[in-house]
Amino acid sequence: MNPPTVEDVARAAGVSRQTVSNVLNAPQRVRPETRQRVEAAIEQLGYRPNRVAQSLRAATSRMIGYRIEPMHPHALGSMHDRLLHALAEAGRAADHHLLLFTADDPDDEVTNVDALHRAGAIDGVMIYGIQSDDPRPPALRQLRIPFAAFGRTGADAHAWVDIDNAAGTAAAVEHLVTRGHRRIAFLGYPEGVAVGDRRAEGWRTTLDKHGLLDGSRHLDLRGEDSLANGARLAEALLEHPTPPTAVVAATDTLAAGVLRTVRQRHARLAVVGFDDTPTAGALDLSSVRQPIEAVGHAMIRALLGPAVSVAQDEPAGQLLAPELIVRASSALH
Amino acid sequence: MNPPTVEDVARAAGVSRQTVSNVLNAPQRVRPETRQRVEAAIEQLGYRPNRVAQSLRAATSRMIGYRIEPMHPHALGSMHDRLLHALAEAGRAADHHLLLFTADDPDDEVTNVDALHRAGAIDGVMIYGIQSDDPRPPALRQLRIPFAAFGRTGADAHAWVDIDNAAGTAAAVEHLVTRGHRRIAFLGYPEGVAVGDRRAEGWRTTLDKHGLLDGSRHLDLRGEDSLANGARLAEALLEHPTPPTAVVAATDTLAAGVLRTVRQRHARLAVVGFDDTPTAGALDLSSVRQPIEAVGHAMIRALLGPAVSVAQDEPAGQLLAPELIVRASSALH
DNA sequence: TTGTAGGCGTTATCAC
DNA sequence: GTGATAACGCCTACAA
Repeated sequence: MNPPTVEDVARAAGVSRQTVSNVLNAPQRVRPETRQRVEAAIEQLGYRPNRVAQSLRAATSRMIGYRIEPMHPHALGSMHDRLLHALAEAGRAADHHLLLFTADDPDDEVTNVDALHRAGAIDGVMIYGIQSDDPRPPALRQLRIPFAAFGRTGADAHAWVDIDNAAGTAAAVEHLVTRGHRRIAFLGYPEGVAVGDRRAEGWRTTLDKHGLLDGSRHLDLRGEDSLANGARLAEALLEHPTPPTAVVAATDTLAAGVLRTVRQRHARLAVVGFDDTPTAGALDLSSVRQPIEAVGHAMIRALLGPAVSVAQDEPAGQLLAPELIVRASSALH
Repeated sequence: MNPPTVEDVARAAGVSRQTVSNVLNAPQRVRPETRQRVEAAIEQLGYRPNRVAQSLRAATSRMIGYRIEPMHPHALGSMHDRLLHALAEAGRAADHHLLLFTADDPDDEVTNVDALHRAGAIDGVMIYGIQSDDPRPPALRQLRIPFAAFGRTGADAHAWVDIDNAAGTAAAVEHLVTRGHRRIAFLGYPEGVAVGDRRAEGWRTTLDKHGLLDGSRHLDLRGEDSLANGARLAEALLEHPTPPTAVVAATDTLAAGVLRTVRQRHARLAVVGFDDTPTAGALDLSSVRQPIEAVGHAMIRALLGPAVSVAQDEPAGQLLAPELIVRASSALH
């Protein structure tokens, strides 16, 4: 009735526990015929090594913590779905699983991770949504808890994986320039948000490269990441004496707001969003897509690969290229 | 350097391991002054019971499996985000965590759950997206693996939680009838999908109740759950000799397709979707919202509450009421 | 090549 | 009230 143990297998195969263990962990040390007998017994009994016992013995849980956040009310879709699946899939190959936990804020997150880690429930943790002065990297570092981050601050004293945000908006601008646009606006987060700043930077440098920055410098608007705000900012843009003919938005949420205004006013304004959320497809919105599956694999590698990386002081960073998905919102103008 | 154990605490407090254990698990059996001494030592050393050891000892992992599926390409947003957070939050209160795993299909899911369960990594599993002849409930039942399902088949020989899908579309129809609509169409999944059938049923019975069914019976269209299909079906509806003035869609995806057609043709057609995905907000689409947080709590209760429920043959089901969110897509006509 | 012994950290049982 | 003993299932020396 209870799941079989090594003991049971050993008895069934007429050998000792250790031989069974050897068959599993050091097959070459066991005579072929004995091995086959043991393997037959394993098969027949449906034996599976008990992970908990393995963990206790090895002082390793093969579990990775991941904080699941409540969905942001304004968001059009988070990365959770895709990132979680990518991480789970990548972890599977390394025989690791994700353990989900919740937290009230970044400090609470560290507290919970620490508790989980000290309890032996997780070997390390994945963090994301890194802010400029994020308390988590230094705290985890000091607690000597292995972690990998999706995103970076700039002072990257830890393992991180990020997408090249600047390259994303740069691709958007290139695309719009190719289609003949000369005045291209940018809608983004308030300054100081690392991700937002990088996306703004890609827009700025690319315009500059084409000698279009002077004509667009006044078209750089920032604000809260909500649909309503995107709509409002779009109105402001359209009422400008020299309105833009295209907009690069830092998020699909802002871009969706722009589209709403465009449709209400029957205005002509090309729009490119960022994140390629499901909504982008529904709105026929061009958007910059993040290679989340690759991010997941890179994060697992970053966390599990160098087993001693915690002690080392060499940070391992990896930058992945996003991809522009062109749809009607930027192709019909 | 290593995390402290009971042994360390005992030494620090000048008692034996068992006394420490007693302080934690049976405080009343320990003299107050001894207890305080032990508690002080625990505090000072920052001791946390090792979960892995507890699991081994108790033959219980306090882990619940959850299959994370890749996002459906057509979907506008899955329930993963909200459901996962709800489950994690509810599980937290019961000192349980979620363990994520992947699988290729339902059969593979059962295989993986079985492996995880036999390995002692999970105590039970949450399943969702139940189909009419879903292989998972009977298989899990036979394997004696505790589980709770989000959704039901009709033959509910297991613990389930579901939202009242029929009540959702019924509310949508009531709303539209109140606003004066007489010909109300339904767009849904192909027949045979349990969820789709219930949503269709709510539409039908409510129309019937208002004596409107005869005028709308021909307005019942089914097909693949994609935006493109929603748009196509909407065109078919609009070209009908007696076109509907309103549509109830079984999903936001289909509803988004309808909206696309409506906007392209500048048609007048009220639309209500289902699921209240983030996209619904972006499109100003009225939609039926599922109380996912409540679902999460109910599922945890269903799984953890009756510790012996596996053996019992009395199924425990719970039906939760959805809520209609009214937006411009149905309010302006 | 195979078997024996001990311990990972916890807790329940049973003496004292 | 407190402490010794044993056991959960596994693995890694070590011995035979």
